[in-house]
Amino acid sequence: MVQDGGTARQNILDAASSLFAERGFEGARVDEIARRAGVNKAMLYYHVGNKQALYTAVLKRNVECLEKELLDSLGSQLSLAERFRLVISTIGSFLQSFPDHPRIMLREFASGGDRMEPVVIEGFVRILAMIRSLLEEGVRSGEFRATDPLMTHISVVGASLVLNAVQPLRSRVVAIGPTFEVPGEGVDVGAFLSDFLLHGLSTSSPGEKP
Amino acid sequence: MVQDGGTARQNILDAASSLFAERGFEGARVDEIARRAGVNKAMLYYHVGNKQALYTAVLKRNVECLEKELLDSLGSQLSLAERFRLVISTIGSFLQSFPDHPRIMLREFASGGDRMEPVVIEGFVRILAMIRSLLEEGVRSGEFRATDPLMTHISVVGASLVLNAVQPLRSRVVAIGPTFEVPGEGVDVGAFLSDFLLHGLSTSSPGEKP
DNA sequence: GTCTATATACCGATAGAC
DNA sequence: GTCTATCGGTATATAGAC
Repeated sequence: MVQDGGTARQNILDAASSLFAERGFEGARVDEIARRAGVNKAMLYYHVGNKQALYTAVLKRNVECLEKELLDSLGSQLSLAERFRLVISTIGSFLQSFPDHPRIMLREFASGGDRMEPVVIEGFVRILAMIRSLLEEGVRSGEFRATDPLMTHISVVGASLVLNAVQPLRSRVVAIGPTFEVPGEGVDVGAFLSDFLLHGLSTSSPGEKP
Repeated sequence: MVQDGGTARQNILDAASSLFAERGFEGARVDEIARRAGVNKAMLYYHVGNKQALYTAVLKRNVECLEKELLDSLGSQLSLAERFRLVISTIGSFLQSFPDHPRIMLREFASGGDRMEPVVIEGFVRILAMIRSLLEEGVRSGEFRATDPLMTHISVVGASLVLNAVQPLRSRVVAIGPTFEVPGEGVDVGAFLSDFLLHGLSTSSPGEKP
């Protein structure tokens, strides 16, 4: 049950987001979404139309939220490396505060984006373009190696998504392979990734941080 | 319809693998798996028991196959960097020749491994352990930076999976964002990843390749 | 081992009273 | 806007003849 923090529609979107993340589109049950949102099933249909429209509304909200945060990060007057760091850690923070999103997106990656309607894909593409422009700027200025842009780009996005989405699976892995214990709960995904990727992209010798 | 290349059971596993990859566990229909395998639905149940057992059989087969290939790569008498390259490209080749596998695994990552039975998780953990041992060996010998092992490790696996799984989605992204066109079809994921990751992990200056 | 026909349950969606 | 009751379709799984 959602804490009833907002309007009925917001509660429905919140409940749907978590269930789509846990079980996927086909696995999520409309009855349970309604129950968890604290509303009647008929009310859910009254507010959102149908299951697919509900799914689209969830994705649209998430993508627009991330896009807005990224625009702020990109607009800052920092060096390229600092902006890259900021963008990656913005994505990291976003994925940590919206843990449903990476899980939903990973499923979309797996299914080929079957359930993503154009309005969602467009937002996703705009986010990809932001990262891409940073990569290209780095290559032009000589700060980044000229790696295959698409592959690099997918690696950046993919590693971010997986690092965040994989948290629930980790406990099951640790239970079987104790080698994979983790020191603390709150790992700073953004900080790790920006370091790791900047190092991997850099043309300069490692060890120097601006 | 499967080309009827093997036993009924093999055909069923092949058909199930592709449908689980396309639609996920909940989205895949037993009727369609049977149809695509060219067998009757009752025959499918006769051979594999039920849907969950079928899913486990598919994953078990895939994981054991990858594990076997990796053991060969690890056993070679090469330098650490060469072995790392070999392991990553072995994973890349495997994921390209079994394109269903990364898609299925990505969904498992998203769901927290709900459908993975112990026999599958154990194989998965053994594969993780192989990569981990390479990372640790590199840190001990001073060839690799001392990054957070778990995070690095997930980045390696995650980037591999996403790079391979994302192919079907790419065309939809390209359709909307023409910036993301790709030069050719057959990208060598293994070669790209091993280069990218070795560079990212290396303590030495870039530019030198053994 | 192979098939047809069917049991059983569940899910998405709606009708219609209030 | 909110609810109960329910429809129609479809899913997994099995019974039982051959």
